[in-house]
Amino acid sequence: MSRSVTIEDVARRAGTSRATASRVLAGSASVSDSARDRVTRAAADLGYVPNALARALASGRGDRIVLGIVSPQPVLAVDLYLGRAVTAATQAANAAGVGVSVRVLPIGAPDPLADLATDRTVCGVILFNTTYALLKSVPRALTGRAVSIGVGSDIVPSVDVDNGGAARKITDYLYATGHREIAMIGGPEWMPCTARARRAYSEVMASLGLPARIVYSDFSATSGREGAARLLATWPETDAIYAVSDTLALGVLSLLGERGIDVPGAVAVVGFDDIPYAEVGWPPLTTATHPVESIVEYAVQTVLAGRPGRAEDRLFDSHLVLRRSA
Amino acid sequence: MSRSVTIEDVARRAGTSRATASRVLAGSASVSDSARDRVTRAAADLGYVPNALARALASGRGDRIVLGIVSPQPVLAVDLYLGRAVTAATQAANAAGVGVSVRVLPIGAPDPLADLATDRTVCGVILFNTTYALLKSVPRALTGRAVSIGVGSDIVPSVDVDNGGAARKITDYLYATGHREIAMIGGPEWMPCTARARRAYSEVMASLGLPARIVYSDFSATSGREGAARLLATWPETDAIYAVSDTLALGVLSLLGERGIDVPGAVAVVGFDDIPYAEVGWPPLTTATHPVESIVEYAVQTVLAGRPGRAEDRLFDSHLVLRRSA
DNA sequence: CTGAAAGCGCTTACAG
DNA sequence: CTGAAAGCGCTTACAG
Repeated sequence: MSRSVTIEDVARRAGTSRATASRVLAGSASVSDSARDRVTRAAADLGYVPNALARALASGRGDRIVLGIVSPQPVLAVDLYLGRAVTAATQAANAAGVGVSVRVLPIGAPDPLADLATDRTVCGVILFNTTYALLKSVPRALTGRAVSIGVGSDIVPSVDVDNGGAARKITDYLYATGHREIAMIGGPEWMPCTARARRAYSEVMASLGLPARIVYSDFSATSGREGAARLLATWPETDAIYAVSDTLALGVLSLLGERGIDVPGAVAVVGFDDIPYAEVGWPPLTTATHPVESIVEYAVQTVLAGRPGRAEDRLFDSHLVLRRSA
Repeated sequence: MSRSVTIEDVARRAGTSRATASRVLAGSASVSDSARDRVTRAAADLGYVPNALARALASGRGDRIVLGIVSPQPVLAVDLYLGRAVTAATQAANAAGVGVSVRVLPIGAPDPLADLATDRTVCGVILFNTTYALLKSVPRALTGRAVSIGVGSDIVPSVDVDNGGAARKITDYLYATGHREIAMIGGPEWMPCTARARRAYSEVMASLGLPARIVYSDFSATSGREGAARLLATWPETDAIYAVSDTLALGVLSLLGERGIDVPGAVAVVGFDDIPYAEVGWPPLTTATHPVESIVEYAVQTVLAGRPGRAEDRLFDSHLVLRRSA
């Protein structure tokens, strides 16, 4: 196994010290044009690839981002969203030369992020589906290197899809297409970011002089089925069901299909996320987009930039995708 | 930011040298019971957590597993399988203290794994959806630290679900339930591991004196729709469609639903993977299981064990899940 | 702008 | 079984 080429080799060939080579290769400080040229060329000639491990150890910057996921155990397997998010985060981080490590946190775990304050191997943390309790456990030392895909705190900025706006658009659309008995499957009650969607829906309904009808669920399609059943049992007059995720909506479709209820004729159905399966469900699901990759990539950049202070909150637009279920 | 506790602190408190502390903490070599006790206790008292970075750099063992995925660009977003596999690999690796890094390889990329031979930051590599060409590009130096979820080579062992066996069970089942015009949507032609399913299906059909009817596809549900359309156009008498993935099968269901074709009455449909959406499709999809997590976890262990020489091939069982589509 | 030197936190021959 | 020492491949004050 041939030895790999180190910065030492590059420096020697460039006729500089290791320090200077490091400066140009890491893009820091100022170096003379001549030195920069020689080092750059030497690195290219040698096919030099920096050892990320050594770099992370020496600089103390760490080499991985912790992905903190609040979640009842099996959620990763049950909804496309988190798998998609983890995959996107992994790719964005890897592209920047750092890794990720996933930490699944049961709801209510005591102080599950405390160790991060002193862990020199981590660049920062990205929270998914977070709760206010988890947010409190983020060490102050991580300010500027922690972001939440979901609700934020005074230390942790929130980077998320504008699901409140999406809820508004969806409710408006259902009203505009003649529905008056619009019910909602609202996701887990413990998940604060779904509360934005529930609030927006309730506000629109109130302004329309219509009653808000919400039922809670988890993330699974099965839970969507159950939610739809509860909705129909409680309010048989329901003529539209809006579920906060496509996975839930697919469950709704499944129940209505089983009962022979016409969609969208008798009951219109709308989801949220625009997952690939939405397009081929039967009938194809009307939904709203969720730019997971953009959001996660932005979060990774923010963490890696590591600016002092809390970054600003950022909301990404969602837009309706009209198909046949509504 | 309080300094984190290092092995130096542990050694001092235990009254041993750093070397001895390292030996007990890393579980290597032999140490006296007394030393072991003192070090263990000191580590516990101090809440010592090894710095994985330093460990990886010093030992030369690397701290990440490369996940090499052969794939036309957007596949990660289109099928649940790879997201599930990447997530599972990330978790299994993290649990062992190493990270992962994802490398998406376009089909036909020239020697895309060559750099791994000298990269001291990687423990090993796991290949997904591999081709024979990619397999050839695995450096010999990685023998024992490379495994393929899919077909293998003389250097790389194959760890996979027994999709040939599954194809046999599925075809048998369709025959046993009275179908004679059984067609298949066979997945991508360039993907050798799907060939096992196609071959098994063909063999069963031949032994039954029935014609094999195969159409190729990619991974997407949309492609499943198209495949079903082609099948019905070519062989209108088709009374059963077996697709090599649930995602494809969901596309088939979508097309049949749109055309008002009764499932399973007129055409039975079977998929493969048993993804969560299979259960709530309409009608719920008959399929066969794919123990992705077990497979990936086994692969990670194998890579991390890093035994000299090529490990043995390993096939994981798949079993039928009967629902309503067949 | 540049170099010599110390240091990041561990592991591992090498002696004993 | 154990310790002193060198080393993994970088970065970064500190002087100059």
